[in-house]
Amino acid sequence: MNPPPSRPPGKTGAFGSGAPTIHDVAKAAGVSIGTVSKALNDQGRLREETRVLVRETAARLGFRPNDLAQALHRGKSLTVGMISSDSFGRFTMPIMEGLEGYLAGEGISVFMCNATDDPERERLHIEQLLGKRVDGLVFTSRRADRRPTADMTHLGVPTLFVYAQSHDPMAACLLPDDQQGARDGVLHLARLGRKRIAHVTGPDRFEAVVLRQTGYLQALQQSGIDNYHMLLNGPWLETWGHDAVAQLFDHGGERPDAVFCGNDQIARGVIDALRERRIAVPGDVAVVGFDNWDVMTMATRPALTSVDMNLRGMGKEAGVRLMAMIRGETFTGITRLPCSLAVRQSCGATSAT
Amino acid sequence: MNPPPSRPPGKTGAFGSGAPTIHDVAKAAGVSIGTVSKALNDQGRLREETRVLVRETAARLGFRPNDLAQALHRGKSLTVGMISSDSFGRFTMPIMEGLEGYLAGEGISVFMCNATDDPERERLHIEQLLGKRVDGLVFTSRRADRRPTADMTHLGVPTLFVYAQSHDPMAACLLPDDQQGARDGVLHLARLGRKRIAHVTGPDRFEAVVLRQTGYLQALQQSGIDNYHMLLNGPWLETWGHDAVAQLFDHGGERPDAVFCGNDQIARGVIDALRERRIAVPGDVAVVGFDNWDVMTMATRPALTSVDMNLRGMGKEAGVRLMAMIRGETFTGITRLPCSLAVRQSCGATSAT
DNA sequence: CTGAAAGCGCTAACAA
DNA sequence: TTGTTAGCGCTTTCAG
Repeated sequence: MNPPPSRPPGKTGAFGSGAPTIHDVAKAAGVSIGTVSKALNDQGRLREETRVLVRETAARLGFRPNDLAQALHRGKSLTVGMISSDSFGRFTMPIMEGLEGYLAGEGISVFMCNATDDPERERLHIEQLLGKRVDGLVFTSRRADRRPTADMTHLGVPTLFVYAQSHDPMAACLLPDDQQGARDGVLHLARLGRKRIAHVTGPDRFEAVVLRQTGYLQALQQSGIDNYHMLLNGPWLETWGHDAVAQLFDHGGERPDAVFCGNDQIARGVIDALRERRIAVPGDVAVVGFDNWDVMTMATRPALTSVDMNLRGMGKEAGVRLMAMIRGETFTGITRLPCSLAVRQSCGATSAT
Repeated sequence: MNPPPSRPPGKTGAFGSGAPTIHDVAKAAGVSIGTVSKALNDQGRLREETRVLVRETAARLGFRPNDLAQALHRGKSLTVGMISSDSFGRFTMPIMEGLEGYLAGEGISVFMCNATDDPERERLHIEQLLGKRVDGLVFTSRRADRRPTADMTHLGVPTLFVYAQSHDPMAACLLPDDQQGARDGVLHLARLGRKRIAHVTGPDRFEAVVLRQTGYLQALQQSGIDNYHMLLNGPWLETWGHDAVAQLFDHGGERPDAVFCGNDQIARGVIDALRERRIAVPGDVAVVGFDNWDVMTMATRPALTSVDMNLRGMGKEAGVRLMAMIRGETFTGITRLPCSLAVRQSCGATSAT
């Protein structure tokens, strides 16, 4: 349609391909650059005629305003940076998706950087991003635990930690409400009539693990279950699910009728191990996971009920807040966003209670 | 260390936080801005004394050159865009990691955009990125199949398709060598003495599936196996692995002694189904997967041997080529990068043949 | 060896 | 209603 925007003969434009500038449009339309600017940005009073003429000319030349120049002038780059302290993991992704999706709608682009737990790389990235005059900065890590990195809260740009924490207690921080998520998962089991609910989870040096344990205990109490509780900590692995089942079911004693798991991988191990023992899920034992990771929840038989941290929503919320911060509002401290429960067959009640 | 770079009293700087400009440095050091520029960029002849003075002053003020201004001047933004036509999936991630990691070393930042199979969103993203004057563009999709989107090869900036294809046969394109990968996987099985190797894979509307099938057949031929071949197509799911095993093992007839799978999820289903039938892996049947996805390969028992597409390496190679293209070199057509084989227990030979 | 000034592309305030 | 111009922060000649 448009002819390849080849530069009008004369001086070679700065940018490689020679994109037409506002100057070119002005010349082609036979008006001044001020007029072009007004016509294109719907400002000032202009004869409709001129406005149309300019618009058409601009379209014909394939003119696209140079955001760099605009940014330089306005002092806003319409750009933010996101730095993942860990590789782009399974948790970072949906956050990124939510963030980017929201910001794209606001005309903001996102620089994505990966620091892989290397403070030096991280420093470099920050340096680069500040050089590019990003309007805001988002830090993410794999697990929602304290970041090892030194303080970076006074970078001069609005900064937000998402699924990550800062050393600075005043830093704005978005986290899932692990405690509430766990509580809801366990309450669901209790409401279905389960009386002996075990909790098989990760290492308790993770804050998330501690919070989920607290939620688990709260739910038991809240449900009037005071004669049974069982907490097992181990690695975040399927094999740990297997081992935990061995501990729970192979040694006589009172067996649980439900297992609430710290993540979906453990839950998968638990379900597989139960099947090997011909213990019916959810008939004999109900299972609930955490993360709602489709790869796992769809693969277990039966499909896995799981707590969802709504990471995409968290990413979007991060975008909303970052924009607010850029506009001058100020956020501080930790905000926890609610988890929800994705109910499937493994807990014995697909449709409500 | 550095005092928060508060603007020297006087006019308020453009960018929110009021980062010091080269002007501020010049004033503070009592020299001209030309001198500052030279001192900071090691250009022209300058008295060592002045150079040091300027440097110190700049450091003291926390001066960081404004890349936007620099970009405007040089006509290079030191920025590239990456657009994923699908959500940020498991395949996009390592590519992104490789690309970003390499480009960060070159001082280039990467805009990450997600178009989620929505052509309109994609158009918007391209528009935005071109407005930001990215020096290059990378397109990615989830599966290495033809993109539905209309031609976008004449955008005026170097464009590269990675793990994705363009309609334009001249477009530069980086893909894994599916055929070679499959061939190597099957050859490995043959070398271990397997004679009846089945291939359980995805739907054959995927080009990758067809290529892998071709590689499979090549390997059989190359190994002198001409009395057995078995091709099964189904969805990319674990459950399909289960079903395929039922087809292969529950109906009498000649049973395979190895299964080469189209991806790791299918492989996992196969291994689980075999175990349920008390068929030993790798004793009775060897299994090889495709993707080398750690979540799967580490979770199967025994651990899964799998073909690795080296996506991170592909991302890095994309970076290398994009840089070359930006410098004026030109690439066209499809380049296929070799796959490797990650050998584990499921094929019966961990340490070499 | 250092300073002054033009210009990258755009916007906004001011003139005409 | 339209044109002119002064910057935004930086690099790069060209004078001094």
